[in-house]
Amino acid sequence: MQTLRRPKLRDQAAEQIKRYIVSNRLGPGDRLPTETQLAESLGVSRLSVREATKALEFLGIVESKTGVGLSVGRIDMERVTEHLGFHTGLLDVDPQQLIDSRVILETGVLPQVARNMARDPAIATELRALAERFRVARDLKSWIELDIRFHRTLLEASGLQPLVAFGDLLHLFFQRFRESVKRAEWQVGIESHRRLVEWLAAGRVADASRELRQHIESHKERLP
Amino acid sequence: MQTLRRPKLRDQAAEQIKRYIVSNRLGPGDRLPTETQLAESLGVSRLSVREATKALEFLGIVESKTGVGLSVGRIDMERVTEHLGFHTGLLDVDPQQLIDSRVILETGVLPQVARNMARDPAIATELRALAERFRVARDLKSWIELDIRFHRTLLEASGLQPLVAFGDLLHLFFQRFRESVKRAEWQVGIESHRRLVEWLAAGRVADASRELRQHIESHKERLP
DNA sequence: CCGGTCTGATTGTCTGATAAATTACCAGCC
DNA sequence: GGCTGGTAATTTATCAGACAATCAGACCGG
Repeated sequence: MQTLRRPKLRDQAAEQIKRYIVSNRLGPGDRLPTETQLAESLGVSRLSVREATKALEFLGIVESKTGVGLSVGRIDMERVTEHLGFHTGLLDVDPQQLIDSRVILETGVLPQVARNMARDPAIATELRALAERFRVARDLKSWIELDIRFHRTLLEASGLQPLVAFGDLLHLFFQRFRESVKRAEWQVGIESHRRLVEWLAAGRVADASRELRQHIESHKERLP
Repeated sequence: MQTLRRPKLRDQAAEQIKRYIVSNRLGPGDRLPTETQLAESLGVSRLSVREATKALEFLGIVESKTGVGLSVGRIDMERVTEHLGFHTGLLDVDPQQLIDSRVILETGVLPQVARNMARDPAIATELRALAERFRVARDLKSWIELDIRFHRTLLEASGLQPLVAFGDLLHLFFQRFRESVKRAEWQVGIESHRRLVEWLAAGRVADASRELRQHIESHKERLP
C-alpha cells in the first residue's frame, strides 16, 4: 500500500520557488519577490513561505538579507559537506568501501600532483614540512590532525577543487575508525608519508601510488 | 575587515540541535524533544526552533511527523542531489576541473571494475547492452540519458557506493555543457563506449583507461 | 561634492490561536 | 481475554497580527 499523505504547504512553496527560479532563468544574485508577495501569489501565509525560504537558504539556494530581500544564492559543494559533516556515524557506509574509495581518489590524483610539483617547488616543500612534523607529534589527536592535513594538502596539490571537497567528505566518515590507530603504527606512518613525498618529487608516480595504497589500506587490518 | 553580523537565532538553534544529536549519540529514528521543549531549553520562541528544524528536515537531518514529534532522519546523498539538481547552471565550478575530476574518478575505478567483471559475467553483459543502445538513440536527450546511465553503471560495477554518489554529484554539475554535444560527435561516442567495454572484458585496463580518458576529455574541446 | 539624517521597505522574531494528525487509553462488546 | 470503537491528550501545521532590527536610497545642509 502506498501511504498517502497530504503534501505540506511549505514543501509545495519551496517547490514553487525553485520553479520560479528556473523558469525565470535567474542566476546567483538575482532578486526574488519579497516574502509577502510570494505569500500572496502562492496563496499561503507568510510563515509557510518563510519556512520554505529558510530551508532553501540552508542549502544555499537562496540568500536573505534583513532589510533588503531575497536573492538567488551561490551554492557550492563545501556548503553541502559542511552541513552533512556532523552527520558522521549516522550514515552507515561500509568501511571497506570507504577505504577503497580513498585509495582510488588519492592515487588517482598523484600523476596530476607530480606534474604540478615539477612546475611549482613550493608544493614539495609544503608536503615535506608536513611529513617532518609527524616526528614531533606527541599524542594521537595531533597525529590524526596532521594526517588529515597531509592528505588534504595532497589533494589540493592536484588543483581539483571537487576532489578536495569529496575527500573532506570521505574523511569525516573515516574518523570513526581512525581513532583505533595504535601507537606502534605511528612510526610506519611517519616513514610512509616521507617516502611518498620523495617518490612524487622524483616523478616516480607508480612508486608513490604503491606507497599510498599500502598506507591507506593498512586501515583494513583494524576492521572488525 | 571582518564583516560583523548578528548571528541569527534560528541558525544558532539549528547548530544547537545538531550538537544535541551528536552529543547524545542519537541515530536515525531516535526521538528528539518536542518543539516546545526545545524552544524552552534554548530560550527562544517556538517559531525560531521551527525554522531551524524545518531547514534541517529539508536536508534530511531530522524528520517530523504531525502528532508524533521530531526524530533523527536518515540522510543520503540522493536527497541532497535532488534539491541541488535544479540548481544546475548556477554553480560556478571550473568546467576544466570538473572534467579532470571525472577522468580521475572513472579511470580510477577501472581496475576494480575489470576484476569484478572477471568474476561476474553479468556486468559485461549489462554494459554491452547499454553500449548497443546508443546506436538507436534518436534525439540528443535520450542520448545524454543513456550516456549518464552508462557511466553510472560503470561506477556501480566497482561496487563502491561512495564513488557512485560522488559521480552523481559531478554529473549534475556537468549537465551544463553536456547539451552542447554535436550530432556529429555521437558516432565517436558510440564507438568509444563499445571499445571501452571490450577492453575491460579483455582485462586490458590500461587500454580501457586511455579510451575513457579520451572520451571524457573530448568535452574540453567544447569549452569556451 | 560630501556627509549626515530620515524614511520606507523588508526580513527577523515574538505571541497567541486554531486545524489536523497521531497516539494512548478506556469502556463496551463478543 | 481479545477485539472494536470512540474519546482525549499530545504534537506538529498553519494562520494572523504585531513590533524590532536592518538596510538602501532619497533628502538636505554645508
